[in-house]
Amino acid sequence: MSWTDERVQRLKELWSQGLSASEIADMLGDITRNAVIGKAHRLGLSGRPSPIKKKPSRGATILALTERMCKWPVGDPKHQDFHFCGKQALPGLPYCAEHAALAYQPSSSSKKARDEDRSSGDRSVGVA
DNA sequence: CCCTGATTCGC
DNA sequence: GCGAATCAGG
Repeated sequence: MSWTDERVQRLKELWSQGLSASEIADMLGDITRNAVIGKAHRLGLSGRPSPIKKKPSRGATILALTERMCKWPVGDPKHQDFHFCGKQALPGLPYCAEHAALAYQPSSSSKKARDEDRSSGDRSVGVA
């Protein structure tokens, strides 16, 4: 599949819209995200106002998150220290693996529930 | 492990 | 020029 003018147009359009390479690749079809990025780079793109919060000097996007960003409030919402985890959120969950584990902890869990049950439930005096 | 974009290397 | 591979990072 060669890059036709239409495809390049679509690429640039979607890219500028903030879509991720994988998304664009998926839309165009028959192409991987690498191809999209590669073409984008050749076109002179790569520096689009993407949802990337930091400035990737080179090599890798420090926070390559767009949609699956971990939305875990860290610090204080009223303090400058307030920031989101930004890590890879689990598919389906708004948090990353770490915070998802924290958020989805098995409630308070009855750690003493069984203890109570045992003392009260086991009262056979010896009827039979 | 998942995903992100960037750069590099082979065809 | 194209695209896979690799790199780098949370």
